[in-house]
Amino acid sequence: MVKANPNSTLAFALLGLIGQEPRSGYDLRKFFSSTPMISFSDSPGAIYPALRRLEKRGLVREHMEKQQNLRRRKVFQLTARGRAEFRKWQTQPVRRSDVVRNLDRLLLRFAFMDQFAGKGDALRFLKGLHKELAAYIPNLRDYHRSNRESMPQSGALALESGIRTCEAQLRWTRTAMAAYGETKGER
Amino acid sequence: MVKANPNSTLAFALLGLIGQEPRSGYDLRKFFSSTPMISFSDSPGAIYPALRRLEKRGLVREHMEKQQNLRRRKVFQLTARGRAEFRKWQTQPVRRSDVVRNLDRLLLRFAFMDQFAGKGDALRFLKGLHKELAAYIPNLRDYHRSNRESMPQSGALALESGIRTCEAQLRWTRTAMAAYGETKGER
DNA sequence: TAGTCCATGTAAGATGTTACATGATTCA
DNA sequence: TGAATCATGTAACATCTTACATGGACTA
Repeated sequence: MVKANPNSTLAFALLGLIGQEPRSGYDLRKFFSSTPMISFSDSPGAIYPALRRLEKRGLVREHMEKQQNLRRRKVFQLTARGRAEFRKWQTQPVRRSDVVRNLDRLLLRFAFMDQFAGKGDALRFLKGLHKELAAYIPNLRDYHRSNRESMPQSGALALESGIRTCEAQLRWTRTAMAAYGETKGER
Repeated sequence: MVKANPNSTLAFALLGLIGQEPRSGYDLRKFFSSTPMISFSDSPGAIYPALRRLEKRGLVREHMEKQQNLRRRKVFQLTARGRAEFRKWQTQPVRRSDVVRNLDRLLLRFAFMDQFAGKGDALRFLKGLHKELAAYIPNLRDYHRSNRESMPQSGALALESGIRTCEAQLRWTRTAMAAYGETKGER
């Protein structure tokens, strides 16, 4: 039984962007370095090997683009399988552990929702995220209340920063649900 | 010329906690799994090797604690060098790239501020963070304004989530500065 | 005596970082 | 001709993940 490796966060970011339009490794590097997706590394040592792996797994297909003058580019596009795998990852239930440890990854899932899934999936996602955040925040508050006295001030403040971030996320999910409510139509 | 490897985020989290009181690998794992520092991995495969590396670098010292009954524990404590290295990392200037790519790491730096540095350092840190956040947010807003039309709705919403998170952080820095203002005394 | 918690570890493997390398084309 | 930008890559290295392994002590 061969167990397939799950794709990394970077791998999904690449798949999502390639799903918007065919892109080369260089395009992807530039995108990461010049947009709010700058939180991803634009290092060639991360991106080119990652693209190679995606190709080996059959999630993207590459073809040479020979332009006049400019140097040849390797342009990648999604395969049907790549699209399906992204969608599957994207539409899985929101787990508590993701909220606690990988909020960024969850937001990445959402960012490409319109592209691969539908309005129903987006709303399901937001509902799930809302539920998990709403359940987690009281835990953080309780911890804060019980331990504030025994924690250094900077520690308590850092915790408060985390709580506020979660609360901001929670408020955002409501805005986002409202925004989807105004849009009509599945897809 | 030997170039020392910088410590990982996990390594600094371990140093910070060991700096509060001597702790074993098991203590640290439990701390990660049962407090808001749950965003760190409590995997033994990450923690025990990391502790070993810290010891090799002379940042912690281990000694066996033989209790009656219970199994022997290896308890780690900070060395002077470990303390100095943490402090140096903690008090370095807040860089834009940290704000953009490693906000969590910055908060970790702050969380242990009282322990290793002083009130002056904490305030300097908060000022630096405030400055960088205040400079970065307009960039995000501009990008949002210019590209909203051409982005899928979910993409634009995800970006808005990021902007709001930054804004929440910015507000927090002001609260934190005020809190330190009320405390008196360096250290 | 079986399960749970205490406690520490290793092995294999994937991924990412940093630094280095190379070559084409455009433009001053 | 030299610098900048386009464009793709590799090599060495460190770190982390997942899974496995082990064994003592307590308790139902």
